[in-house]
Amino acid sequence: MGDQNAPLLPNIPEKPSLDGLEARWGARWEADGTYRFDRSATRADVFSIDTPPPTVSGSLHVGHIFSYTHTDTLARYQRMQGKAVFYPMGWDDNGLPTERRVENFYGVRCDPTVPYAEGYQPPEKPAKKRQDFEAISRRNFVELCEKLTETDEQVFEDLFRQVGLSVDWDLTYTTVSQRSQRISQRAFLRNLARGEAYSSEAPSLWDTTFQTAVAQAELEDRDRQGAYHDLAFHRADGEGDVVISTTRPELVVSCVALVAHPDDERYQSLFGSTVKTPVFGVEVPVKAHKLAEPDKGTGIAMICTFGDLTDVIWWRELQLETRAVIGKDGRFAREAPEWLTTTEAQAAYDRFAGKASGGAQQVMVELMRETGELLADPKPISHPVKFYEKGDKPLEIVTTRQWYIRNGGRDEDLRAALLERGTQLSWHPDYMRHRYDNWVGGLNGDWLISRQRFFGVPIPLWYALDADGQPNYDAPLTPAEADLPIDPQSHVPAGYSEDQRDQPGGFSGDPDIMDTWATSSLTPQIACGWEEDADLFERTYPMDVRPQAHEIIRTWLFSTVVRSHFEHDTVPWANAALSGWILDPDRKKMSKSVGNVVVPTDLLEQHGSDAVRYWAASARPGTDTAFDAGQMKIGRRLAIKVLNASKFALGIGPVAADVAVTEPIDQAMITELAALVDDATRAFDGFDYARALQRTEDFFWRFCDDYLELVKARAYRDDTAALSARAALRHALNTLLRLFAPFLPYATDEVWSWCRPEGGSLPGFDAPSVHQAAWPTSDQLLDAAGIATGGAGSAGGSPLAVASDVLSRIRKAKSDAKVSQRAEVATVTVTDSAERLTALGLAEADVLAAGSVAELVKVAVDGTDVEPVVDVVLAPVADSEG
RNA sequence: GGGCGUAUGGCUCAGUUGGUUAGAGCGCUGCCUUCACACGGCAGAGGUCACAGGUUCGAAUCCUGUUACGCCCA
Repeated sequence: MGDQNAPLLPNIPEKPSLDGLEARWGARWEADGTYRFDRSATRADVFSIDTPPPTVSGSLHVGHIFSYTHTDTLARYQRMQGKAVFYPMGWDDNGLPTERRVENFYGVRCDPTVPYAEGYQPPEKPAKKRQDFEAISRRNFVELCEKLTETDEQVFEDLFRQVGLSVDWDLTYTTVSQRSQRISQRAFLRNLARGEAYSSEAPSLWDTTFQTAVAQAELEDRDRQGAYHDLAFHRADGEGDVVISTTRPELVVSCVALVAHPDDERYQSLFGSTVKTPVFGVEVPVKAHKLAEPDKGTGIAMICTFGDLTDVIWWRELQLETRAVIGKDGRFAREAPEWLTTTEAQAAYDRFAGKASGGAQQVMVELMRETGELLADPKPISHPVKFYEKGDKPLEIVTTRQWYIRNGGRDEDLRAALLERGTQLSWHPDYMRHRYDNWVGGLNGDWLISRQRFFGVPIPLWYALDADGQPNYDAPLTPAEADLPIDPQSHVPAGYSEDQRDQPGGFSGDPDIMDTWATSSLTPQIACGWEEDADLFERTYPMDVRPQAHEIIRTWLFSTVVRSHFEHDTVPWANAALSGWILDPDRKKMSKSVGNVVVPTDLLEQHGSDAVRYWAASARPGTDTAFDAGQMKIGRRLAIKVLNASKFALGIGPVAADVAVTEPIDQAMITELAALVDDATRAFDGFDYARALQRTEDFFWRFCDDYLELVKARAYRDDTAALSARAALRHALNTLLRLFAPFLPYATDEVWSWCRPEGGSLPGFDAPSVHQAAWPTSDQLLDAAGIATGGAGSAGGSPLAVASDVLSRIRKAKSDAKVSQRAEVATVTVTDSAERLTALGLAEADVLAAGSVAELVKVAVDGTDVEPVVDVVLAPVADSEG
């Protein structure tokens, strides 16, 4: 083919393979800066992604690959659309999960009273039991946290690179870095200055294991065995007993009232009177409140401070006394409380003083059996109990001072404003917006952000101490923003000196840290450089999309909206893209405790990254998906097919850039492809990567099975018809590679590189990488192929469709006859409408060649509702074996 | 109890605003070692689209109700 001015393609391997593509192209993309963010782009030309920072202290699982691949396909699409994609990765190394991992990994625990040890080395062999862990200082503990997260982060980065995420690794951030701490503290101080953050001493849900308060968003109901105990309270007027049923008889000592529904006939006469508690004989009032449930137990309940959240409501609304006895360690106070005035009551209390609630309950039951005030054997029930989602013991309610950020839970105007923010977001899929609405609508308190833990962002405040050493919580001492980040335990507020720390007339640092969500709710501000890099912030914020899992709409998504609402008076992003979960093949949620977790690195090794990506990208947005290795095999087959079909299409022979696609069947293929481009583009614009993939794949298989087979023989020839086929093949290949690039980044870039030999490139392959090529458009495709827009579609069916149909029937005839597909056919008789026969005629030579057919007979029939009939007569076989 | 979602051949799922005989892959069966591909190709069997009503010339698709499963919340 000496007349063709196209380069030879020496890089096409004899036997194309997926093996090793990840390492080769991963290194190449890194070296070439293929995914580097172009900071010179203006906001309109930027697509910015608020990537979820994974908790690096957790283990890798397939869910990581799954949802991050979804985002990556969107990023690659937007990049090909010409956007400067701002795609940072973050690591969430902040907070309790890291603490737990460090404790277990090294066998240590943090004790703030222990002094710092220079050059501390953790135990060689970590202790197995928590109580045997070595106690170390806060500073040593934080150092171990930083050390371990660093290695954990490397493991995650390696995985994400292997998956082929097109993140710009130069933009990586961590949530506990000095910069993140500065941003987090700055945002908090601004909330404080505007009155959006406040501290309050109030009953709070408390986890006794972790010794910290927890927020509403971290609660979890779990069914636990319990028992109803029927207890006798005694009317103060001596007119008999009042029976209540309770699952927590040990709280009788904390009882401050009884309560029944105001309409409950049975207790009308009791309202306003008093009763005496069993065992302790403490006199408490009987109250009416609509939250009392007449159907539950005896319809009258005891109010304790505090057994559950309803007790808190009653306590507040009925203005009851506080008689708290359970401490932060979950144990009953060692000293008998002062409201037990009789020696009998104090003696009874001493029998369970210092016990946890389980033990105390046993003692209380014994006590009441002795006095006869337990009226029946306890009746076992199963009931929901509130737990911290990471905890193992039921939550207690303890009165403590805590910091809150307003979130609409106690303010209807703010709630309405935040609901309005939800409507300003585009949700993908759209129905996910209900979860946001439900959660915001159901909030019953502000957001508790302080945590009594060690590793995290400190609350950046001090409190002045009065002459008695009592802190003034109403006017906290704040640092200057320029001094952030600060640690109030080591830094000193302006106007004080270190020797005044914790001294009367001096100051005291807030001992708490902020909840992880209080920092990760600021990922847009952290990633975009709020108040750190005004130029970057200008170009990237508000961001284009927040991708995340649907179960943290209530936490991460919502809290991010709250912060952005306060700080910037806007939603933090235009779109929220929700991914589903990975389920195991039995459709159960994968979890480590069940032992059904699949290690992602093994998967990538076994199937190849493109194959695993294919599986992930096949799942529709928001849909939970069963883990399916079979789907990965299909993906692998597809990627290999891309390599092989490309090798074939490119190997047939060269064709000049300006050769038009002239043969009707070639034009029909290009026209169909142009429609696919439009379809895939629409799908991607709607964040529906799965549809784009499915449509592209569907076209590609038909392209290989039918079109390639049909034009094969002609394309090998050396005439204008051959050039039409070659031009069509090159356009199709070029377009299909770009359509597949977001899904199969390795295979497609491998093929793309074949088209760019030393010293030149095939027409249409100018971009150095397919990932820097422009997303195709139907107009450009048709124009490049020399096809008039809208002109190639004919009402009678396209030549490609009719020819494919006939070819398929020829195959079936051969298959039925159990002969090779290469077997010769004497005659094919097609009986069909004149219109379709005309279309077939335009592809007749290709059909004859592809089917090894000697003669094609066309029989036209009249009418519009014609059923095509294809008769195939095989040629006699010379060397008959039966 | 409230909200949301799902229900299509043995399995995993498509089905774009309702339109003629409901599609794909896996698995299964048969054939083909055809010069891009055996990590392959071709073909075949297999479904009353959860159930009951309704709207419509026409419903997997729209409406109502029921059932089952899942998730979120109370």
